[in-house]
Amino acid sequence: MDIMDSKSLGEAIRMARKRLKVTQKDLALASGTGLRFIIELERGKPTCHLGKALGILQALGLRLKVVES
Amino acid sequence: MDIMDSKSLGEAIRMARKRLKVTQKDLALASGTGLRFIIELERGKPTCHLGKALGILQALGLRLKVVES
DNA sequence: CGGCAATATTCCCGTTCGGGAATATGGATA
DNA sequence: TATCCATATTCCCGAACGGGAATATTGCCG
Repeated sequence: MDIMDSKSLGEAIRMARKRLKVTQKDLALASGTGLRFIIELERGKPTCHLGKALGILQALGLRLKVVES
Repeated sequence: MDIMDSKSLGEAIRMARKRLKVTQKDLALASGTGLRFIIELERGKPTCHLGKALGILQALGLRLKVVES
């Protein structure tokens, strides 16, 4: 899936989470963040902290690749 | 290039910028951010805002893909 | 439809992001 | 060595992030 903005990243994260049948609460616990951050990240809030977002991807067993547009 | 954390994303961004022979100042102007943000992003500051970082990637003609780890 | 689980919103609050300017530092070149 | 350009650091300050709790809303299933 292509990530062009925070909305699409949030969607990808939500999809992955649901695929793994994990609740937002569990994901927060597993990744050492708060529930509030997960909710906002999944809804595409552009001011979420980059490092935290990348940490969530790791917790979901995902990573990002940079490609030319 | 794989992105696992903010450091590797910063590196990727710096590499792309240099490949395009663009200064940090020019990139800031081109993407509507401040110089300070570019410097911090390239140095891997994990608390940079996600949306701004994704905007810089766009300005560099890049995008991200989500892949399984 | 009622009940329950999941998600979203709101609140309080301490910490800090980032714009932009000024200045310090580093690297390359003549 | 001096100069110049690029990057990094520091400063001020208003806006806001995010933890965690409480509460409201939504969706699903029996």
